[in-house]
Amino acid sequence: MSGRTGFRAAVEPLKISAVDRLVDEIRAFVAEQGLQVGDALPTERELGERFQASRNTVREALVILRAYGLVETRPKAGAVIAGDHAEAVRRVFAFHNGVSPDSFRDLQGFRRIVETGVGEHIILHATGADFDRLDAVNDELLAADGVEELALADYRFHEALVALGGNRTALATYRLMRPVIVDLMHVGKAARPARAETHETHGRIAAALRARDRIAFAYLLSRHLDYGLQFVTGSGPGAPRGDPGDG
Amino acid sequence: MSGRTGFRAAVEPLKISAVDRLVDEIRAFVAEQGLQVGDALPTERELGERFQASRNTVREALVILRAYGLVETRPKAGAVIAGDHAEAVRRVFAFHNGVSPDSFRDLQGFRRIVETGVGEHIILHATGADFDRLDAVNDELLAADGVEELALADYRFHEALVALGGNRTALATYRLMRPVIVDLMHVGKAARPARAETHETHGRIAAALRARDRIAFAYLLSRHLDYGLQFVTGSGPGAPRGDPGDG
DNA sequence: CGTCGTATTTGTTGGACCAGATAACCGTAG
DNA sequence: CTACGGTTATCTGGTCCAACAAATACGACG
Repeated sequence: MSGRTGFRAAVEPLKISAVDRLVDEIRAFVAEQGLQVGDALPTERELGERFQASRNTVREALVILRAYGLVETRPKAGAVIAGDHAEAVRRVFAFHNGVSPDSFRDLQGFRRIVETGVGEHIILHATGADFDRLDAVNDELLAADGVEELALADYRFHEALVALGGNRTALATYRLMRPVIVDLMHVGKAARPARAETHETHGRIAAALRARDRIAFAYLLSRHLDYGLQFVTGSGPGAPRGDPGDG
Repeated sequence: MSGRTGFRAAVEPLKISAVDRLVDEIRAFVAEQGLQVGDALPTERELGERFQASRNTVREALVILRAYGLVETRPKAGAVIAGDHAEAVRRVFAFHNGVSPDSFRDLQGFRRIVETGVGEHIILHATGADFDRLDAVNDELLAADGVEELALADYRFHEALVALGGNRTALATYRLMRPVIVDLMHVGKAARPARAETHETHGRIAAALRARDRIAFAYLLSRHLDYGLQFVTGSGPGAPRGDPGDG
């Protein structure tokens, strides 16, 4: 592992900073020592001595490692290997919470792709217990109070749907987008709570899956996802920061 | 914007470190000053003076900001606001490059979901010029030399396919997984180059799209994605580091 | 077994120096 | 006088050092 270590653009000449070097070395150290989740790293001074770097440099490297979710640090306890890497990715993703209005349609389109895609798997493989659980998650929506909780409950149903799909990558991706999805739902819910309505639509979607009716499922899901469009279309011009498709 | 700032788990008591405080303050500063991509931040010393923090603390905060892709720093040039947030997410994603063998099927399943999903859009909306470009990308595969280039060219065809889908989120997600996808392709190519074979299969997939034949497209794509399975199945026991589904 | 000190470790600060780049300055040629 | 090339001053990030504060793990001790 750790074949590609160069994070800097390939064009940049060999100008590896001491911090970046330390990041790689500490990573290699963790790997070759076979450190598992929960194991502790050497102290900062010790790392500095081992890799011939100042404690400040070690600290900056540890800051990066922490930002990347490899380690967690607590005073005195030191740095320990952390699990839950997805959380780090999600944090970075959530960090840029710019939900431009025009991206709503885009995101919903992606959700349609993923959810209809996993729907195929659900129709083929899900059991009755799975559907019961899906209904149970949906029912939690009725107990949700306030816009925030409502949006979260709404999201949870869809996440449960994706989870039933049995594809970890799809689920991870969906979770990755949670902040953005919830944010968008937040807008919709604020405009029109519609708790009972959402609950019923979810129920019909689940019922279509239970009936193995993929046509109805796709239709209901699409309509459900498009529903919120009325609250955002025409709300404003394009996004101010359209990312210029990177190279 | 910047409503939710708490990245730390909600359970953790209010124990904000000076560095984290600085991260938030600098972010707020960028927002309220309306700094755009390319604009420069104040110098480290100036930031330290403005926010009452040591330069070392400022540096640690800037390291985090850099890890999160908000800024880029170059010696002397200082820190400038960076675009291309997706790059930061991708970096973090690539950082944990644990490509466990058993995840191959999972990833391919996700790719199938995304690529068949965008295929629907392509069939409905793509023009002849779009298909020509897709073929052109595919032809680049013939010029690829070596396993590395081959894997990359293979990836590029699929990325071009997703790009034709017209969904930025799907494309961004696909790019996010590029390192993992290319890594897996790398394994496959090393076992069996099959350049001409891959090129022909891609060509048939593109032809199916051009003919608006969604059945053929789905079939060819599925078979293409499943193709590499023979090289990894039974190659070894489960992944050494299966992430324990985060909460 | 519980309590308390103490030593160790991280968190934070201030300062120092270096390498590199930019800007200001100056002398000279036209 | 102006334009240009070279030199110097200065500024900035990168790295390091020393020190103190705060938190806590660990062992001594009652």
